[in-house]
Amino acid sequence: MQLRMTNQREMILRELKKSKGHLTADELYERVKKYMPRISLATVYRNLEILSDVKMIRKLEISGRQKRFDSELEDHDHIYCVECQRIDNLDIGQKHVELPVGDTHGYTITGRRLEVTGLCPKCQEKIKKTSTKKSRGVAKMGCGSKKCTLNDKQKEVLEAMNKCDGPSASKDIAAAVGKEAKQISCQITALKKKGYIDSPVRCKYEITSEGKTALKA
Amino acid sequence: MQLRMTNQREMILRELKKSKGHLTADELYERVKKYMPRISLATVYRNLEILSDVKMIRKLEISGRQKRFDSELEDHDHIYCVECQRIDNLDIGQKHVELPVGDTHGYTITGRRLEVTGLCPKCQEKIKKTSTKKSRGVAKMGCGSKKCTLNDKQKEVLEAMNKCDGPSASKDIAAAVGKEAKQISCQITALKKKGYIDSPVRCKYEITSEGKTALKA
DNA sequence: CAGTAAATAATAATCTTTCGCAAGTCAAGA
DNA sequence: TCTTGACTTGCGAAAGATTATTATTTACTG
Repeated sequence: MQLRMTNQREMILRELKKSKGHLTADELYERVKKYMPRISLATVYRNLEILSDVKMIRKLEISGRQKRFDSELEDHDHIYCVECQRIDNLDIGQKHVELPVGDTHGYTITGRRLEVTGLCPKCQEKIKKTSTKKSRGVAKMGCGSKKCTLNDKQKEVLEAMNKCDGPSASKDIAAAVGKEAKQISCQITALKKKGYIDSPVRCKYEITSEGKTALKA
Repeated sequence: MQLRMTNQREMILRELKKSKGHLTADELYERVKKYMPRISLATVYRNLEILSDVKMIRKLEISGRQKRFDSELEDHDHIYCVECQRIDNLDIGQKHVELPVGDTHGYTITGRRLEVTGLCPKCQEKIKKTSTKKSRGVAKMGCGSKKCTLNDKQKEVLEAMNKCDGPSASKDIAAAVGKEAKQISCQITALKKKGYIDSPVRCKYEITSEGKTALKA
């Protein structure tokens, strides 16, 4: 087998280099398509695979559903944002990580990879703006059933429901707010407990008059 | 929102604990199915998601196509075998990794994860036996298309195909061999290149006469 | 410059994960 | 006890990501 430098392959390599790394196959596909509208996604995948086999690029197997590829071959680690999935390089060298010696379960070590997770500057900003507090701790104790303060998310949901005229399904509300349905349904539950919304039909919700007055306040 | 401990959920949790971690959703599904034949794969996925949301289990976002889940919550890292994908725990504590301070690109760090790759003891053995040289360096110089040595996996696949009378799909072969379809299809491709099997119909494969003679040898 | 192996486009297939929905289950209230 | 609403489940189907197939084109070799 021998490699050929086809136009497609060259373009893929060029775009990956240009972007300074960390693209997924289909991001790359979109970029390359601007220059070669007829290129196929499979070609991008195939070439990324081949190029990383021959070590002209590197496959990053970091978290997330899609594989990402990096044009930089030198050893470096990554930091990535838990909010927006942005990925940046990290330049701590091998020297900062002491590999274990005794407790490797008999493995022969061939490499290591350090992933640091965090919040990127932009997402820190975003959260500062929206901040009251994070509503992530979902389960186990009731969500403060009597406290009638609305948090930002709840207010947002309630506003969306106010605009709807009839009873609407939680997924429609989620769509209107532009958030994940899972998160919304939790808010819906909370709002219902507070009496701001009502469920005239199973799985359909409607804002109550209390809800409307609460919104004005 | 409040969680209920249903039988299914309990069973999933129990099996995950029993296995000492690192199972994929469908491995877990297979195990749970022994006790609850009617459980659905979606239920397994749903519960793994929920349980990790409430931090009763941990989602490992390590490399590989499938997500894996861990019943151990304590912070620990992993070592995994590049050959057989087996995963073991690694007990170097946080203390051995110095996090970078100055060059975090403005990120607020929330966590870190170290993955060590290597060869597990079993695979070291295997390679010692099969050793002529690794056939991984695919490109640039010919891949010796004429070298007709079969590795163990290929032999196994070929034998399974020999037992089938008609053309069979790769997933059927995988089932016969009792391995992951993904790994098998790779072997099938290799066998096809060597001329030991043939694909008379799209996605169906059949052993050739060359394949049969190679098996006897 | 022709012959050939490698690469491509297009599409189908595959694998993994998630979603939608109807039906089931359970706890709390009427 | 009966009802209700929230939480779950099973099932089937959809979605998302990647890979395989196959006829055709293309880059390199001789």
